[in-house]
Amino acid sequence: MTLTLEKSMLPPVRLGRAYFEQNTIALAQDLLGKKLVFGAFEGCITETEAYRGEDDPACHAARGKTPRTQVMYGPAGFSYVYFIYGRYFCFNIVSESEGMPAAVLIRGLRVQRPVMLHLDGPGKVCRHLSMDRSHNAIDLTLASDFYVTDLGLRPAFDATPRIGIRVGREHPWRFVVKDPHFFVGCRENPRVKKSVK
DNA sequence: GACCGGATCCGT
DNA sequence: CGGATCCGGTCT
Repeated sequence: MTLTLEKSMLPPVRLGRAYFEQNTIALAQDLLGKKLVFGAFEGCITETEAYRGEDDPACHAARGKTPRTQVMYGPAGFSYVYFIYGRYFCFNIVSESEGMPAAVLIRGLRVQRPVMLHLDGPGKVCRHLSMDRSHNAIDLTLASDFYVTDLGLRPAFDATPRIGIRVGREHPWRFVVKDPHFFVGCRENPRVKKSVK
């Protein structure tokens, strides 16, 4: 007897180096709907921003390589976690080829495990997952408990200028999943501990 | 060693 | 709309 597997029934495919090496703008769009696994947490990426190269004035690497931005110059698929405003961490995934400093900021996550909730904002994502400095410069293509998989979802999205920047406003490099049904079953604006300490 | 401003969030 | 609250980057 013949058995037909629907695409949705196939085991999720862990994304590897070649996937993250693509153009940062394309990657930021494509990461929408992908599943992020971080320890016990699992959730779909719902909002991203692209930061691309030394010519992008909003990119942390706009003034060249520094100790902080070094990971952005390395291979694609590594985490870039940085501290901001004295309180928050933000999580990025390095993109493109070695030598090209670029990354995708993960701004929104529809968490499905171990609870259902929607995290809207990069600081909230890291705060809820307890992601900090210790999770910087980790290879998401090799780590056993920190990676991204393809669920086969291709959610429609909107493009807008990036949030919280003073330069580089001309680029519509923020991407947000459009369909509100994508969030069904998730609590909005969860209350989590307010302090990063 | 000092100063400045930041890819944020929350309460007013 | 302002304050919180560190730190990286830059200048001295």
